[in-house]
Amino acid sequence: MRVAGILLVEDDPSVRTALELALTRQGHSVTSYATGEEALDHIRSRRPEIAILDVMLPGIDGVEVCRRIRRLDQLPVILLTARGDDLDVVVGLEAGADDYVVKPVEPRVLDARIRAILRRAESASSDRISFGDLMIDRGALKVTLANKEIHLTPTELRLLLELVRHPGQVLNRRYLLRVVWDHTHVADSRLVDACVQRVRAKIEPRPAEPVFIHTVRGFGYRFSPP
Amino acid sequence: MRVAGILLVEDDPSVRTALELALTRQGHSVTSYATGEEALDHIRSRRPEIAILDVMLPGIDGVEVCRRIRRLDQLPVILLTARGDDLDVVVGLEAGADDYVVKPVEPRVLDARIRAILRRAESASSDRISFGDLMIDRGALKVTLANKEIHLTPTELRLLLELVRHPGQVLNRRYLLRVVWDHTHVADSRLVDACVQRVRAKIEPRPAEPVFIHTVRGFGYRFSPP
DNA sequence: GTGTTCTGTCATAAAAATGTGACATCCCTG
DNA sequence: CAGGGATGTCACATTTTTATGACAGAACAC
Repeated sequence: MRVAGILLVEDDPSVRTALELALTRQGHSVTSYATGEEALDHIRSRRPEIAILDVMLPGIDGVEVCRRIRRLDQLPVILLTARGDDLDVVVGLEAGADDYVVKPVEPRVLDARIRAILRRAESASSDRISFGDLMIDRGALKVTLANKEIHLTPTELRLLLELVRHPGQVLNRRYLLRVVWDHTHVADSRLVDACVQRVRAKIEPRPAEPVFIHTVRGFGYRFSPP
Repeated sequence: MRVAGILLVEDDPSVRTALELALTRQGHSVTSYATGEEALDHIRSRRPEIAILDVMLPGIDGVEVCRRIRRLDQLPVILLTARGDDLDVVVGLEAGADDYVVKPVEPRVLDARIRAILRRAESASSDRISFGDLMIDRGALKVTLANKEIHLTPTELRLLLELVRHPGQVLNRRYLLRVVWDHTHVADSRLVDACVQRVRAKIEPRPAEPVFIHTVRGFGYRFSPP
């Protein structure tokens, strides 16, 4: 279970490897770099969800990397500091860091911080709702599956949103036709079915055995997360 | 974790209690009143960060409360309306409301709106904002791309600012027409499209494959930085 | 007033979404 | 297991939506 795409910047190879291993074990997907320059170079293409930066780095230091990330993006940042480093917390906060962690850090603690920040970042953004791998952002009108954006057409999206608005409820075809389409449509057609199939083809890992949109024979369809 | 001090005005006790509970759960601190008079009496001493007003209130209605709040303060206001008409929306916007929510409302949606508005209020206090190469100076009303100044006409600038005020959110044409232009009645027009094209021509490196202003077919446009 | 910039509208082109129906397949019932 | 109704699948013509560029009137500055 992938939890988050993490960008890790740490120059000490042993610490880097250890953190990478620990975070991977927790289910995250980690990309790591030894220097801030490399990280900044790749940040756009990797699109991580959170960055963990050591403060003491050769070249550009962690605080500066944080500042530059913030200039690009709303990406959450955790700064790592060695115990005893005379870190100016204020400077870090001004640079836009979301949290501080003092090394050596227990993996489970770091993981908890990561999850807390992601949760905060998620709920702070628009109204999103997730069901396992499937995330639906009602403000951005975006649907992602395992962090990959899925393109849904307007009708498909309206249908999915309608189903999702009533999780666990069976919605019949007549209702869906009325709400998702206009009442101008004939009651009997394969229209709803066809649209459900199209949505399934896009969001179901195995459309033949759907885990999100279930057929309820004789009645309609039900959205219920796995 | 306290997120925001909320002033809630809602006359229906059951709705009031429910919202109060939900918002408290989301981490907000809520003070609620049944009438606009009470709320206005206490607004100075309580110093809330945002007000949520039901439109239908005995005595002074929500829109009027909003208007009076605005006379005192920059306090952000969300109006709650029963599922209903557009007429209210126009009047409410004129009264200075920041957002509308139609009852019944899902707590997570309301929470997201609250956070969005607070964030907006916060980011509005800073004059400059950058998205990658694109920098927008709201104080000087200047836009630069890779440090080169871009000339935008007044309408183009208002459109861009409106999109930028809601980063990541899809804004539909009707809304944009209402806010950027004054068209409250014109339902169908390609005006927004044309203006979007003009802005794209100026700020997008390759207007045919925009990285800032994205078309969301069937819904509207979304500003999301690269 | 004159020239310039800005705006809204339109025609047309291009792209995308949608509805339809024929047929396949599934699943319940007897 | 056979029959029949319900649902799944698919191709494709049609419709809808958006992009684009030209243009004319409006607004504006000088």
